[in-house]
Amino acid sequence: MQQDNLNERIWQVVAAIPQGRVATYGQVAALAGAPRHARYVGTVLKHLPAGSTLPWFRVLNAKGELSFPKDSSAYQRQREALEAEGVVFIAGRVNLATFGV
DNA sequence: ACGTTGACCTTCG
DNA sequence: TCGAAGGCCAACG
Repeated sequence: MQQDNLNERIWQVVAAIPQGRVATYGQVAALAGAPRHARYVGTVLKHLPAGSTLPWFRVLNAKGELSFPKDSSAYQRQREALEAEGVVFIAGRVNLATFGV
């Protein structure tokens, strides 16, 4: 295994996020072995194949907010998924100090 | 091979 | 606490 596919590495890290917890792109990238590849994580999740059970909704930006426009359906869908797991949104944000890994 | 783009992060004011 | 600017690196055209 190793960094043959950094892509796979990222999937492993995201899949390792426990339920009711959230992680930032920077953390995921760092845990994947690429501290400067925070943006690449987003690119990977965007290219994520349909039917993937990967909990991409547990990944947010450093501001503790979702990376989608609030009027987007993806934003509301991700928020509902997190709230269903016990994550609390305050003013459209998540307290990373509490739910952060 | 070069320039632009992007589900970002950190620092400074 | 909030906003703007710079930095970073891989993928795309």
